[in-house]
Amino acid sequence: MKNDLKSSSQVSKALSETRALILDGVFAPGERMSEPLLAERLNVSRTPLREALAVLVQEGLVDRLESGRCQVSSYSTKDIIDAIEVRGTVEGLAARVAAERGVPEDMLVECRETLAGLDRAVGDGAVVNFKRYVELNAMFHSWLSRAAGSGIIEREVERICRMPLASPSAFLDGQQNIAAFRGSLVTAQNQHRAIFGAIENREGARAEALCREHARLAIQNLSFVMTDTSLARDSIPGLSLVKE
Amino acid sequence: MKNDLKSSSQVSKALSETRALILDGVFAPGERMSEPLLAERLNVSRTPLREALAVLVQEGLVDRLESGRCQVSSYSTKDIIDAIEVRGTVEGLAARVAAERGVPEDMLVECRETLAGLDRAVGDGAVVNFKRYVELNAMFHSWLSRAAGSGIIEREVERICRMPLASPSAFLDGQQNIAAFRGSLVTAQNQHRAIFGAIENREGARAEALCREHARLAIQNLSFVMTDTSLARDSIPGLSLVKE
DNA sequence: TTTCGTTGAACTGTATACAGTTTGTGCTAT
DNA sequence: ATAGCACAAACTGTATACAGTTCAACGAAA
Repeated sequence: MKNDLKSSSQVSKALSETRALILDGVFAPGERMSEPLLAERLNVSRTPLREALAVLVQEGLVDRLESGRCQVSSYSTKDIIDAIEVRGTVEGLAARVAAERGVPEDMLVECRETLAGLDRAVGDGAVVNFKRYVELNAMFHSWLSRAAGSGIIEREVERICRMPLASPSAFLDGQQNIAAFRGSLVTAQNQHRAIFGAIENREGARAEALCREHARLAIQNLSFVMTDTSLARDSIPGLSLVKE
Repeated sequence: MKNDLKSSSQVSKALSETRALILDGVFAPGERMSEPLLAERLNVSRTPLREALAVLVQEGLVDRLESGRCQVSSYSTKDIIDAIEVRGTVEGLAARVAAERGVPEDMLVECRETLAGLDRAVGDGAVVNFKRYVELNAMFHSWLSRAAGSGIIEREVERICRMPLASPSAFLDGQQNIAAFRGSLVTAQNQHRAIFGAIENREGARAEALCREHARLAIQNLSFVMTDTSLARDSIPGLSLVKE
């Protein structure tokens, strides 16, 4: 993300640590947050903490009450579905524009390498190098956001990905033991290749449609996670924010 | 906007006044902003001003340099085109979802009234009630963002509309004397009716396509404004941020 | 004349103090 | 027992002070 503050500052410390507390479910949705208490907990004064909280409000992890107090946000499953749908739509725009305007050769090369790596990580679907897959998947989606050659589009993709559970990596971590998940990786990687092929061949409408369908795979995974109670739900960051 | 702070606070004062200074071109793009100087100018202390500046950074009106200083953002014409394209895309998503999920009868009634008012404001295209048109146009687009029944989609539409010149009203104010503009209002209002009809008839794909095309009318107006040098350019808020 | 280094002014990041407001608790009156 | 009130603790919004950093202007050396 481009707008990062210096990572050494108290603001970024307060930001990342508070974000982690929320995403890991240490703070429950709806819980009020006291600035003095949280500041003391993080060894930070109120000034940078307040700045961090303002960012978290923008990100949608924190709600601001009329009184000025902050409380941890709460989302419905439908909210998450909508957020993923938005992501698919904006990624689709990125893909279409990339196809229509064309992508420089060196960027195409870069993506081909990522795709080859993803192929190796997926294998035949039985054995999967999960950690590597997660890493390369993030690289592919980052490439996609840049492929349109538009700083504005890139920024909007990145922004929506910061919504809890909307990012392309949201359901990957900690799910390596579920057979259904491993299977979905094969499908996902086929879609990656198809999206790239469409962009390469300047097929804008196809690239866009594929991106949307690709995002719907994430919606499927969400439904799976929400219905299967046997899952270690706290292994997925942000899932604790979902009520209903 | 939902996340407004109490409008009596120093933060919102600093926010709206600084935003106005930038949009009205008092500060030129690229100009550095000194917190102490600006704070004194606005009769506000640095604390609320810094909070306001952080919001403006999020909105994209202000850039933060490595050193921490703030400078007024600068956009290319292409950036604005992309931002409008993003708006059209997300509004298109809203329209499609509204069509697919259906819209409650009372919301349909509400929109029919807005459309009837727009008809009256446009007339036959020769004489136009501009002020009323601007008002009702904003109402139509606000309705559209809510029609999907999704708080997430609504929020994303509103967010992108805050980008300078990306909002549906950006090119309306102060252009009542240009004949070409008056003509485009007839087209725009036809599109409004078509979008509503598609949503009413549950034609999702059509509603989406129409929204995108509707946004492209704004892109046309942007090109017009950028090429026609005889225009009073400072009558359009935010246009001063566009370089190239 | 140009480049580099130095120095001081100005700025940002942070902590903290204080005023006004909200909030929760316990007590009183019904 | 319940509703309402009053009070005290806690919290937010804001101003301000201070330390460390950046920046710009000026002067010296090449």
